[in-house]
Amino acid sequence: MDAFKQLAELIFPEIQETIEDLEKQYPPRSLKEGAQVTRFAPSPTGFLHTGSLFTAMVAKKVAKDSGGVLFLRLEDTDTKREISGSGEQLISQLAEFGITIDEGYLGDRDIGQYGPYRQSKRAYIYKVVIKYLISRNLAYPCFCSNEELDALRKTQEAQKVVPGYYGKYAVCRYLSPEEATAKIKAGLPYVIRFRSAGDHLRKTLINDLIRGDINIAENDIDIIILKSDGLPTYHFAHVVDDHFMHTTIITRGEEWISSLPIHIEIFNALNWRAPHYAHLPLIMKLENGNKRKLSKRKDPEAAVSFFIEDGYPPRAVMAYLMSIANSNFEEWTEQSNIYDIDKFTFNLDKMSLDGALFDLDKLTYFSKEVIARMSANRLASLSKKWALNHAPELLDLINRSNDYYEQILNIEREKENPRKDFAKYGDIYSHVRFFYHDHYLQLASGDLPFNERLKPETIQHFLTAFINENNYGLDNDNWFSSLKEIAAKCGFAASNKEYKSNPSNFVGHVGDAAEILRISLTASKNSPNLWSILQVLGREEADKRLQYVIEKLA
RNA sequence: GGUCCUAUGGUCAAGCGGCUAAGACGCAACCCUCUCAAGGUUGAAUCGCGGGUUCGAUUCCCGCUAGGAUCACCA
Repeated sequence: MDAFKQLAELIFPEIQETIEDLEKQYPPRSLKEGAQVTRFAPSPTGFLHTGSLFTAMVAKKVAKDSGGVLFLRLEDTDTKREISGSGEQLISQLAEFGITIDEGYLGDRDIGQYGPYRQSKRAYIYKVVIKYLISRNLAYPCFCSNEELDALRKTQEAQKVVPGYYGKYAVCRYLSPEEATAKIKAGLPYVIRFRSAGDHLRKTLINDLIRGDINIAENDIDIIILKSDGLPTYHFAHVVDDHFMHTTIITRGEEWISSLPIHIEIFNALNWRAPHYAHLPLIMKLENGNKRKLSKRKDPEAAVSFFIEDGYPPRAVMAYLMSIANSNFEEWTEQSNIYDIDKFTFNLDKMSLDGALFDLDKLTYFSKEVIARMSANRLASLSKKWALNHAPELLDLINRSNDYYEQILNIEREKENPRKDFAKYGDIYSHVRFFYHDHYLQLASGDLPFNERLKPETIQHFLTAFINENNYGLDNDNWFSSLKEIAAKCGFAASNKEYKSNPSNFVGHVGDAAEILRISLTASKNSPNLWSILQVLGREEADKRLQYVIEKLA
């Protein structure tokens, strides 16, 4: 046995399997021609990030549209940053946005033939590959301490050379197998590094599905592939996993482009065919006039929980994200009149190459459209579900009567151009609470915003007349005509024009009368049309309110 | 700083050698109107700069500039 094999044996005595064994265990997938295998590979380090949702959406569309599969792999090799429970949370948040996974880590279990799907459970697989690399002198143990590495970086910076563990600076790569063996036997801690054969002066062309050919220098850094805790680093784990899991297209953020040479080099060293890569543009945020990557720490909208908490319908969020991914999506929604991304044909070629600024106005627009198109019944049930966890004050109102709540939501809804009051479920409460008597009293307890031009007696007089003469049986148009008549009897001009031509003849105009009614009924100057409100409130409640105002003004 | 990516209105963008340079969001005005939310009409606003190539460049090439990403025993 040669020295490298002995070294490999010394380091991994427990590993008996070979790469060939693994190949047999994870045979190629049988999928139809053109079907793509993609993956979503988050780290369990917190809430789902908006950028991750974007990436997941693209991965899903690429897989689904081609009749392939999307699987989820949990990249939990960084035990220090791991937040327990966040893996499950990721899955459930993904599901809220309509991204369901058909293979891989599903929170409480794994599904699929290519697992385990948690990297922490794949240690033996990585070790099989690393054992092979060491035995071929393609990887080696490194005994440098953090202090030594820091010192190296400092001298490199001082000398203005490219920092990193490479070439002559990679001292442990020159250790003979015997020297390494001796250090290991002496109990020195170590990591395993990949022995790079690259030259950073040599450029290679790498094809990216979105960007085309990218011209990058080869990697020459001896990166760490196995940390001292026995788990691999991302670069290595990704290569091994996507090989054995037979991923065909890797969709990930563009921040990975710079480490692409590393990944390609590892694939090549193992004689494996690299998958295709699609590096997605990042979602950005404007701060002080500069764009920057959306940051989970600084930007509330960076975590998808923001949308969930405020009550943006998931469909609207996905529609917005899709409009960033494929700009023709917007055009498609106008024709199809739906905002369902599952029915849209996504195209990687149409991706923009530049990072898009997150635009809350645009999300608001999509969200209003989506909510306006829901039936009152659906909106009622979705918003109730949301209120259950996020808005106790709204839930209280809904629970008094689902029917009543639904009636309110139905105002000016079933028509060609429905109202668009709500961009999110969180907007509902303030728009509907005046419909509830106790809330109305609260709202009306202060000064009512009547036009100062109108005398209190005029208001009382009109309200009294209205109570006596209003006809609840009329339809909207006829009702308003009758309102005009009532107003006219009380000295209001029938039209604004008429009023303007001779103001001293009138106490006000119909608009004023309508405003009196509106304020008295809703405690606000703005509301949906009066007739609808009266229909929902009913005569008894309406009269109570008007009476309340009459007395209040007395 | 090295390397890579990117560059059309405030934002998202269409455009792929010849166009009055689409469209959407936002903004403004007007119309409609019982207010609001809508809806309708109109409008302001864009090819980063400098060189080439070409009869002709937003479009192709080269510089520059700007912005972004990345340079960990993090992913």
